[in-house]
Amino acid sequence: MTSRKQEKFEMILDAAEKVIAENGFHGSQVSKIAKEAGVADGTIYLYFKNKEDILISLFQDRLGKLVDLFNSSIRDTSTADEALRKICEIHLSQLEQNVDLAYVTQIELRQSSLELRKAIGLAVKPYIVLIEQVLIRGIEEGSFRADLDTKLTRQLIFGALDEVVTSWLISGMKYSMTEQVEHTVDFFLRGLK
Amino acid sequence: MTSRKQEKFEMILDAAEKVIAENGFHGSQVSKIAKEAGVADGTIYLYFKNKEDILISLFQDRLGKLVDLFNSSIRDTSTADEALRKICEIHLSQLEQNVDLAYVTQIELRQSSLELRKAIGLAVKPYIVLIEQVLIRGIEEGSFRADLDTKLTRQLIFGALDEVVTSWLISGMKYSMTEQVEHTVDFFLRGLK
Amino acid sequence: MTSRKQEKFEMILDAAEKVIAENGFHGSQVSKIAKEAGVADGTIYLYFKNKEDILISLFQDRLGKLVDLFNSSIRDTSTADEALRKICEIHLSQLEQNVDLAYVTQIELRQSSLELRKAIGLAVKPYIVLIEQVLIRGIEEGSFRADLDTKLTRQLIFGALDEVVTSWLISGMKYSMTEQVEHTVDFFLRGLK
Amino acid sequence: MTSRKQEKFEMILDAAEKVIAENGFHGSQVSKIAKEAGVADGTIYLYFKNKEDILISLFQDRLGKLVDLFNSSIRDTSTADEALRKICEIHLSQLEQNVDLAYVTQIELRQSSLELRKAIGLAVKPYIVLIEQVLIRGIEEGSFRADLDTKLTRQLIFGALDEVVTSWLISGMKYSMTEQVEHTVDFFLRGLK
DNA sequence: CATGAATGAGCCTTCATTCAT
DNA sequence: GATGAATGAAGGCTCATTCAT
Repeated sequence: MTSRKQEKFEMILDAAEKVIAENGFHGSQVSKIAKEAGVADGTIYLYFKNKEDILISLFQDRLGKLVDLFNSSIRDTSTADEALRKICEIHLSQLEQNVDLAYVTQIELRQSSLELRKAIGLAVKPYIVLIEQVLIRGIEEGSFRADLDTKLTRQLIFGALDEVVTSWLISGMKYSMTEQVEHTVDFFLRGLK
Repeated sequence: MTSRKQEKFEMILDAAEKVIAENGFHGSQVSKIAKEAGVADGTIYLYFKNKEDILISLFQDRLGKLVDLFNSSIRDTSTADEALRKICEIHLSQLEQNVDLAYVTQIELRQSSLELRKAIGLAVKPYIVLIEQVLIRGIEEGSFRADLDTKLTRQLIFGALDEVVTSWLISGMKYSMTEQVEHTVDFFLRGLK
Repeated sequence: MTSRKQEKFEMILDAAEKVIAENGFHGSQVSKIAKEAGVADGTIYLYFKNKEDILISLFQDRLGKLVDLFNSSIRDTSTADEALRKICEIHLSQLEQNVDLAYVTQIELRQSSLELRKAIGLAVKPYIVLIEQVLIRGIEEGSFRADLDTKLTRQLIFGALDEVVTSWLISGMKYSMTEQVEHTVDFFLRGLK
Repeated sequence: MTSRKQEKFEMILDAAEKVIAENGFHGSQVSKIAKEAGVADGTIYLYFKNKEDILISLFQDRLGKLVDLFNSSIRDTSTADEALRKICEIHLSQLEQNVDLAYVTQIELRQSSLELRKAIGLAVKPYIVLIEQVLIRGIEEGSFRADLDTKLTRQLIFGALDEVVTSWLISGMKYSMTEQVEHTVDFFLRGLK
């Protein structure tokens, strides 16, 4: 019963992702998402409060899964250096492998109301915190500088990675982001030491 | 005649900046901008092709002035290190001193159509290139690593700075960005060496 | 079996009255009535043809009980004057004592479709006829003028009483309608003589 | 210029009256009113705040004209009796001659939200007050009883007249209301003496 | 050059009713 | 008999742009 509800919930999210990727944020009407999901317009509102709620849920769901992936990957690392490398690797490779997701999160969802952007900000926070935890771990390990401003630095790292993905998309995905992991990690680690 | 045209052109841009800062992107109708500028709605269309053209022009004008400021400031520097420091200083201090401008460029103008965002991307390009030129200069001076991927690194630096400003705005401008210049430059320079 | 059906039928009517009094006509969805009655949405349709049928039934049921009350009260009167006084007394006191009912019949149910209003008109008819019977009785008793247009006068009396209740509700029930019975009856009786 | 605005304002009100009379309250979409008035949908909103505002304005305009008519007619009367007779005459004859208006005010506009009904109540108030002024004049002239409750009696008279018109409409306008003036006035005057 | 009244396309959401379980 | 998830039609309002004056 609950699994059936969950199932339809995800069907609608999948449909929303596809529709937004194909039609852009402003071209994605609720009716289009409903059609893609194979349900009636009204059904959408049994699972989501309103259109904005679909978008927020989409972002939370996708980002939540990524953060889970980050967490489990980092657990197996023996040094903060390795953990940071994992973060960069996953961040860039995951979005490279999910172009629809990358397009929706980097380009389309940002064209939204302030309200929605705040909700998205909340969903991103756990990831930013995760980065900071790695920084703290590095300091404790004695591997990173003790005088780092961890709150500032987590922003520098997140912003840099975020821009790499956006630029890659806008350029038309003409190159491989995976190849950029090494240089990116290198830049960060030198900055941290 | 032309100077009169130029005058009204800038009046409209000033009005647009003020209206967007006060009402947000979605609350900024052409009629509101016209009223703020003291002209009729139709007059707007004697100076701009359409609404998008106002926004693009606004971004180009403001960013153009910033790039001029960057260029002249860098001209007087004796090392690439100093030039990069100047860039960070100006980037953060200028936007800290022009909250309206910061708000409009970092938050509001990003809620726009893909079309507009591409145009904004073009306007940002000269600034990104400027950063790259400093990187090249540093390599030539022997101050920065020769194996830097300058195209990647310029993105890392721009993205990091961009995120610092956005976070500062979203946090409610509770702290001073100027105080963050030192740590930020430090992080970059270590990454570059 | 039938009594069980009757029981649930009345539970739904009671729920409808309460929901309409609390939420107004336009705020009274079938689902809300079902919830208040403690049954599923679909169950409503086992007892009523459609939503309109609930409202008509509600009106008929409540008015029917009132008309019964009118009839039994009038039966015990010895003159037409006394009968008319009884009518006014019951009309105003009953609605004063049942604010929910008054609100629903005078304000909310009138915001309905023509279809529904016609059905309501039919339900009111017996009451109007009752008034006319008292008028005829008065003429036969020689107490009222013989030249009365009974069909017109029954409307004048009903309309006047109806307006008294509506005004009382709209004014916020700041005074007692019972205190107005005397003057009202007085006005009618003089008009009838 | 202002007269042109006034002209279009009235064109829209005329269109609204016609559309509502033909299609009923719930069948009167803004687009239908716009089409009937020969303007674009959006134009409606240059003259009215929203759909409700059209209806309120319609009621105010029509009732305002009626109240003007009442006032000027009463001015020429020499006794309160004559004034009351004028009120009944105009009330019934005007609505008999304007079936569309009668239908809209007595039937359709009452199927509206509480908000709208309150606004309508305000528009009716001046007319109710006018009736009361005649009552007071009658008392002062020594023609009506001094112990009349004028606030109650004005409601009785208004409610009675209102019901006469509604009944006439619902019955299918099968008889003449003008013929009922005499009996109606007679009933009222006896009640007042 | 400037005006501003007029245009009209476009979309989210509600809720009475149904029907498979 | 009872359930409640699913349906899908329907409409008020905004606002960028035009064009007659």
